[in-house]
Amino acid sequence: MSKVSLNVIALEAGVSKTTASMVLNGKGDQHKINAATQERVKTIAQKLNYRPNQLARSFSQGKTMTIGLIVPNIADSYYSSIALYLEQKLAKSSYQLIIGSTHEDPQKEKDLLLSFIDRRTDGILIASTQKNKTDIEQVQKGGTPVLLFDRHYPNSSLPYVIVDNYHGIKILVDHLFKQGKRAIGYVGLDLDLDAIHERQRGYRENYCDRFNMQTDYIRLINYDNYAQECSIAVKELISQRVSAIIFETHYLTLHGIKALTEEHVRYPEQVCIASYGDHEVFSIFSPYITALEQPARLIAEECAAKILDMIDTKSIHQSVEIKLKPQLIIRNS
Amino acid sequence: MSKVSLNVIALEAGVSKTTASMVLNGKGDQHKINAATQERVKTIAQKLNYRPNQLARSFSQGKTMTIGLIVPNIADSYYSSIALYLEQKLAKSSYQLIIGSTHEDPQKEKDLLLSFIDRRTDGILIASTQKNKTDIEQVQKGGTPVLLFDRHYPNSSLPYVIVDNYHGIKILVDHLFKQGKRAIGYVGLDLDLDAIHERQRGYRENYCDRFNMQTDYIRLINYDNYAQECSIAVKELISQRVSAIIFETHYLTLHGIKALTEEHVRYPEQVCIASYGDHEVFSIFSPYITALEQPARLIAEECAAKILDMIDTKSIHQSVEIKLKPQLIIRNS
DNA sequence: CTGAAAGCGCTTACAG
DNA sequence: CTGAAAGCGCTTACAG
Repeated sequence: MSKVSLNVIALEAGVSKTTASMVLNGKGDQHKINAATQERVKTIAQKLNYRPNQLARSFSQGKTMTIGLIVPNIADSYYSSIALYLEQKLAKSSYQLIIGSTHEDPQKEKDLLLSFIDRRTDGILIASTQKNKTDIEQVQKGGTPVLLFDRHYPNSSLPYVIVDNYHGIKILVDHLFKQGKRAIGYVGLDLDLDAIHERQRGYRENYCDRFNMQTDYIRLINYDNYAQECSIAVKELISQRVSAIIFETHYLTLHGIKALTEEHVRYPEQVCIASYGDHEVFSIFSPYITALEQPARLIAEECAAKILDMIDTKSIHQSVEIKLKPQLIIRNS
Repeated sequence: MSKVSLNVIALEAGVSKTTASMVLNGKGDQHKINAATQERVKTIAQKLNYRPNQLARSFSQGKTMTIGLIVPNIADSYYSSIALYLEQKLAKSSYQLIIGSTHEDPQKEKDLLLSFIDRRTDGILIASTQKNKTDIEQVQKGGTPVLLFDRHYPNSSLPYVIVDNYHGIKILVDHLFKQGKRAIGYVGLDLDLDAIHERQRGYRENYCDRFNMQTDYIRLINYDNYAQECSIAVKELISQRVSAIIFETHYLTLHGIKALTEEHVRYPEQVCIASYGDHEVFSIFSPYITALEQPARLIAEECAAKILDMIDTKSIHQSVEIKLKPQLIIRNS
């Protein structure tokens, strides 16, 4: 490596490492270091192209300027957008993002959590599988700020930033109802996640219960085999003569569309489509798909702000309970 | 934090830190540490739930078990897939991925490079803006293994893993020609990237030159405003009565489709579409789009294998020149 | 205004 | 078979 260290700067400038360190960290004035001395140190550092070893600094200060991000799948457009916005926000405060995908595997999540802790990330952002409540609480107790997003643990004091899933589905149901649709199918995931439960509750209460409608229009499918099962579910609903279908996630919508196309069912003529979760292609392929937009940018910004605040103020147990409103984007479907 | 350190393990077990360290790193046998002693140390470590401070270890060893990934945009499905596969591969060797997006901004790329170096990532993978050749070479000279992917610097000895862009376009042209298409338009980016140049050369040589065809069917648009300009380009080509259009990237294809739809031009009936770069939705919305698949998984696996090899063998200047073949996926467009 | 020294928690030659 | 000690490159109370 042969990197120049603080020591050579100090030697070269004829000062102590202490002085050099202070000056280069902008604490020169604070410590009333001679202006001339400061100048000398800075010049030499510049000339030698000195770059402090962040690793050493982190180790010494116990601060890595690093934030861990755990998501179900970084290749999912929703999570990769969030990662993008997070990175942009955090970069402004010189934090770097470390990323890991769980694929909904609790064990993988645990491993990532441990790895991040071992590396002393200053904070952890996590869209959890929701199977590791105690582990996450443990992390928090260990002194690392943790902020849940997208999915939270209802019976826990863990801070979170989520979207109002229940309300989101209500918006979708209301919209379809207003369009005169009465037989509204629902394709969702058989996953034990709060966000998912909330969406399904939204459908049951705002559709089945409120309007006293059929409850056998609901199909919950397996996450691990969703492409195929989604197709089956859609075909079943079609044979039940639904006039509209709500899809619980953007990728279910995508596969639902594929199924409809294969069956030569036209939307919105024969069946309306509404997607919980938007996707860039929904306004590219005609007919454009009506969708509920999850505010990825907003979520990322809230998360960045909150986690930085928790880190700065060392208020690990800060009570953060943010529920963002999703927004309906009415298109043609 | 109040974490248990090596020291407390050593104290508790009545051995030195040296011994404890060796045992816990699996070097007990190698150093012929008493089996009983080993057992004792391990038991105590387990009981106290000891987790070595990776930061301290990294600092001491000069190895962070971290790899930096620099891409133009992590929200791009192509790069996020690569990130996913990379993470999976690297996790097997206990490496973690740190991610940064450049948005094609050379300055941002430089900043990321410096930040990664300062943090002592063990290696750097980069799909470069191709405006920082000397900086990247500098990194390499500094002793950090660097591996370019997706985009490489033609006149440099920097190792790379790329796709054969020239050949890819040739495949597309040949395919369209075989379909009887003669007036083939091309919508590309006005970016100074080798990969881009190669694609355009592929079009010029295999279409314009080889068949002695028109050269004014080519449109190069601005990256910063591609959505709008792509639409204009497509409309122009349509008015020039092309019978097919090749799009240089998957997102150009997407926006091209949008433009066609707006103009009520039907594909493939009125104009055929071929995309350099596949996208999951190309086989979801009918008509399905014929595309050239960039082997994201393969690229990621090659990159992971090579960079780990460079790290392990400390052969920074290893000559890696891998050119993968893209694959045509014929669909309906 | 500036410096000597301890400390962050590991690893690793070296010695016996 | 095991340990004392140095070292990785910083920061920071403390002293003067």
